[in-house]
Amino acid sequence: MSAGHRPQSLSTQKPQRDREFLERLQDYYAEHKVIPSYSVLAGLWGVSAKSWVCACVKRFEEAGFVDWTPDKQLKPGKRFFERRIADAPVQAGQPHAAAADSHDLVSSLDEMVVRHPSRTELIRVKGDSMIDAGIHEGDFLVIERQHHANPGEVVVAIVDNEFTVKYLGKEREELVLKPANKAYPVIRPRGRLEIYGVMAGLVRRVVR
Amino acid sequence: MSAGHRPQSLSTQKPQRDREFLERLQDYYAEHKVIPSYSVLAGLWGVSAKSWVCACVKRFEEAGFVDWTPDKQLKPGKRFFERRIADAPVQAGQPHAAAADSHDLVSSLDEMVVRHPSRTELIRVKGDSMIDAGIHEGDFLVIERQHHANPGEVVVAIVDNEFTVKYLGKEREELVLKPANKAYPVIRPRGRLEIYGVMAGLVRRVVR
DNA sequence: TGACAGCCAGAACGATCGTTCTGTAGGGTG
DNA sequence: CACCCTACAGAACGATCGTTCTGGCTGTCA
Repeated sequence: MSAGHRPQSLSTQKPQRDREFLERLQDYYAEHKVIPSYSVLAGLWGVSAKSWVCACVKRFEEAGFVDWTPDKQLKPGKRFFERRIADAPVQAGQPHAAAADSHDLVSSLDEMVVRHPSRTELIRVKGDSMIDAGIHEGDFLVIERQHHANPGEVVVAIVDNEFTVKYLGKEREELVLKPANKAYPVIRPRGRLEIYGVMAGLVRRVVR
Repeated sequence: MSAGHRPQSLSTQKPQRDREFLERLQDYYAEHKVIPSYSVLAGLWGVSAKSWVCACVKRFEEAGFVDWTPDKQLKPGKRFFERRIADAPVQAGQPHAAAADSHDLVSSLDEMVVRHPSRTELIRVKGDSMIDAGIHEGDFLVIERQHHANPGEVVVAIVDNEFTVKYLGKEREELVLKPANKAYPVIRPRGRLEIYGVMAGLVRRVVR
C-alpha cells in the first residue's frame, strides 16, 4: 500500500458488488485454502471478463485485503482474515451498522491462540475435573509442549499412563495437581511429576 | 486418494528429503498463505529442476498432504495443516513416541470452528452470567450471524442496546433469555426479541 | 566390476496465466 | 436529446505455468 492512502472501508463509495465479491473469494479460500486464478474468480463471481477481475483485485489490494508474494503471486493480505470482535454497546435504531464501525479486528483464530506451531498440540478434554475453570468435557485444550511449568498454570500431566488436566500447585516444596472441582481430590504424585505441556488456550465447537 | 492405498507416513521409505521439503512448503504457506508455483518451490528447496518438484508433489498428493481444486490448482490437502489431538492413553517408557502414533489429527482451528467465514464474528464475553455453561469473562465467542435460533441454543441477543449472551428458552410460546448462573434472572423481553447470532464455538486464550 | 536404482538437471511442449486495450449497454444528469 | 460515467464483455499479448522426456551422476549391492 502506497503512502498517503488510508485503508478503504470497501463498504462505502466502492463499486457496489465489491463487498460481495470479496466475501465469495473469502469463502472460496476457506474451502480450498488457495487463491484461485482470475478466470476461476470470474466464474465464481458470475462475470465473464478477466479484465474486470483484474480491476477488482487492484481495488482489493489498495484496501489491504490481498497482497503479493515476493514472486508476484496473489495472496491474502493483512485484512483478508480479519474477523470482527464485537464488544461495543450498540446504538439504538441501527445496531448493526453502528456496531460495524466500533469493532476490533483479529486475523485468524490460529494466530490468536497458537504462538509456536511446532510445539503446539490439542488435547480433547475428558471428564469434568476442571469444570470450575470452564474446561468442559469435549473441549479442545491448546497446549504447548514443555516439561516445566509454574504453579498456578493449567498443565497436562501424565499420571498412570494417561493424560490429566489440572492446575499445577505447590505444597511444602512439592508439586501437586489440583482439580477445579470439589468432587475430586488433589493428586500428590510420588516421585517425579511428569508434565507434558501447559495450557495455552481452549477451543470449543458447538455441534449444530 | 485412490483405493488400495494406505496413507504413507512420509517419514519412512520415502525419498529422504521429502520431509524437509514438506516442512519448507508448510513454512512458506504459513508465511504467505498460498502454495507457490513449481519454479518458486524449486528455489525454496534448493533444487533447479521443476521436474523434480513435480515428482515430489505427486508423492505429497499420494500421502494426502496436498490436493487439487476442481480447477486443477494445487492446494493444501487434508493432512497439510494437521495438528495432533492427544487423547489416547500413553504407554509407559516412551510416552511421547507412543502417543504420536495414536493421535487423531485436526487441520486448523479456524476450520474446526468457523463454517461460514463471511457470517462469522467474534464477541468478547463480559460478565459471568453464563459461567455454568463454561463461558467465562474474556472468552471469545464464535458466533454465526442470523436472526433466528432454536430454544436450547446459546444466542447473542441485543437487549438495551447491548450484546448479551444467554441460552434461548421458551416459556408459554414466548422466547426468553436464560442465564447459566443462578445469581441472574431470566430475561423476558417485551416485544420482539432481537437475535444477533448463534454461538458456534468458543475460543479462550491464556495469557502467559 | 558391472548392473541398477535413486536423485536430480535441463530442455521442450502446449496450456493457462495476468495484463492491457478497445468496445458497449444502461442509467443518471443537464 | 447529447453527454458522461459506471460496470462489465471480449480479444489479444507475452510471460509463466505444469508436464514429459532424455540423460548424467552417485551410490549400493552382488
